[in-house]
Amino acid sequence: MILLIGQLQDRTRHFGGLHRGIRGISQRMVTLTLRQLERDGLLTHTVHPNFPPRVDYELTPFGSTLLDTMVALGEWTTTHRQEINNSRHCYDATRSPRTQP
Amino acid sequence: MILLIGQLQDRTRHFGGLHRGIRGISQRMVTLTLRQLERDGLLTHTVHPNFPPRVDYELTPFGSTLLDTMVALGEWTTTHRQEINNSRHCYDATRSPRTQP
DNA sequence: CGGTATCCGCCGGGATACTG
DNA sequence: CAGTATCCCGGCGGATACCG
Repeated sequence: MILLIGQLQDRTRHFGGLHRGIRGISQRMVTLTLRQLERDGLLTHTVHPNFPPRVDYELTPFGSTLLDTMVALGEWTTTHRQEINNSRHCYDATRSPRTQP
Repeated sequence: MILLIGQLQDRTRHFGGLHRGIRGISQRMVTLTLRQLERDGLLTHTVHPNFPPRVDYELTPFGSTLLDTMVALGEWTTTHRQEINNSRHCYDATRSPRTQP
């Protein structure tokens, strides 16, 4: 969800692009999450009745008020992921090996 | 979890205080979440072997790097909760009534 | 007080198949 | 392409009981 908002931060996007933009997520979850965000009034969902069907998703002004925070959050995780992983390995190393009596 | 970090933003806290500070959460979840945050290196878990047992939880410097973002996130949700609820009612009102043929 | 252990119901979310 | 509809399983998290 953070990722979805991240993908919409600057421009309007189509469904396929959003789906492809996030690794390891099912189509179902993309739809579901988009619906929730739409319900919360964070983004708009515009259907173009042409063919092939094109659907645009865009952040509302209200949605944009979350952008700064979400982007910051996303950046924090990417910058510190390694540090967190280290900490986890460390933590696990001191506790799990106590499996032997 | 956001709430837990929020509670630790300025000062060291004890288990009971943290538990009482969050409505509708089980003791188990508090412990579990604290363990995860500790594992990630975001906070420290100090046991004082006195009686009655007192256990201190405090954010690490690393944990503090998340503070700004998390606080911002918390503030955003509290400030906009009402607006979101409105949007939801609106959204639901236009769709659910279509239960009748 | 500050946990750990166990049981268990619920639903988040993937896989798959089908519509417009 | 952009969904909706089902099936189904893993694990999140509450309730409860017991330890140091």
